Amino acid sequence: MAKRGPYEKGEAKRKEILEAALDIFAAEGYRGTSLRKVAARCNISLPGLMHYFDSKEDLLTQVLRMRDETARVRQEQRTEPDRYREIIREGAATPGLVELFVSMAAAASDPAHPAHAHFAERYPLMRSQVTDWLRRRLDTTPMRSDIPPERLAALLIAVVDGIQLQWLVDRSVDMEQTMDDAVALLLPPDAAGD
Amino acid sequence: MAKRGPYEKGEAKRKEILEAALDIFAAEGYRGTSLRKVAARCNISLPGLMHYFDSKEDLLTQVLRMRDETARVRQEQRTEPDRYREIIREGAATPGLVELFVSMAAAASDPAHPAHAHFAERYPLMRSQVTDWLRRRLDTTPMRSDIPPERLAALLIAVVDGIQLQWLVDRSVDMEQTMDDAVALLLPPDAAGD
DNA sequence: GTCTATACGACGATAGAC
DNA sequence: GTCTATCGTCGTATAGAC
Repeated sequence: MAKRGPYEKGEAKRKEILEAALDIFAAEGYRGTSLRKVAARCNISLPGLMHYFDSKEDLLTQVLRMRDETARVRQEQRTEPDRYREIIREGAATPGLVELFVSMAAAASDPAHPAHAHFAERYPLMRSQVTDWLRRRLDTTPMRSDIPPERLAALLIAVVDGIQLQWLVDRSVDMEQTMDDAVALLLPPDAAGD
Repeated sequence: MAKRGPYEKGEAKRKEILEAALDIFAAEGYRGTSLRKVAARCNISLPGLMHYFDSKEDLLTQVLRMRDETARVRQEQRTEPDRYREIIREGAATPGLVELFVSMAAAASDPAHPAHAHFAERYPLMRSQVTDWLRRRLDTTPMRSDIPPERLAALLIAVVDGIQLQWLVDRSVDMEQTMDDAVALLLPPDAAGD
């Protein structure tokens, strides 16, 4: 087909840059990581890197997108009940990426920011996924309140993001415990926490 | 006494800088606001500004500190029940400052960051305040779960921060509604939401 | 298409004169 | 206490080799 020869190498380099950027941001955080450092890691010049990405924020956006995608794929082949625990556990292992996520989300509040579209799509999508999960639970287990699933979904996602922010600056908080508490509040007193 | 003459003017200028910085960050957000712009607003040069603050992050830390202090004072002279609503409502009025708060919290995860100490003190303090509030409620109104107040406090603070982050990037979420839902989950079904 | 070299403007920060 | 001058680094833009 068409995509042969020269394209192959380019795509490989592009992937290499994305993974190097992920590594460096995970290790050294959002601040203090320059494009020149990422380029050097890939044995390439800065403009060489810019050939693949329009801007620094474009690179960061695509790093987050890749991250989301691999996380999503891994989630799909997992048993239902404790999805959120996995998210939390991964976050706890990579504080640099949690910081990257939070920093980008804040910066993306500007509609002109390259990552704005990404987050603007991400949250409604996440809310609808969590809503579906809650609805399915609702069929078997009665909920403890009459708050509609849509609103509970926004609430649960807020807990995940909020406890991560709290944990970033104060590692003594127990993210997993907090999420378990949040889920327990939704269920009847006798329901086992799964 | 000692604090006279030269000191007086310095303190006034210092205050002026802090308030100008608050204004500009509130209006133009964390990104795209330079110290030169703040200095210009105060009819001063950049090094003139740097005489009062060690670094940009030092300035931002003190802006947040001042913000926290004025908010704290205003909260104290307010009737008990709906404190959190006021916090949310203020946030909704000043997205630039919410963005500043979130960005700083993320950056302050680095122990070497000037704002690290501020946040590291702030969260335990907030948790103990919310814990006290929950304990006082517990005396009159029975709670809906047996989760200890300390853990519920961390959870509630996570909801506040998390829903603000979600709102930053997707203004369609209703922060006040979410907080009301969170509080409602703690109370028995018949308790009116105050 | 892939990449290097070079340069630009703006940033935060510092040194030293007044 | 405030300035001018300057530094090193950042993200970005362009010209052009292969």
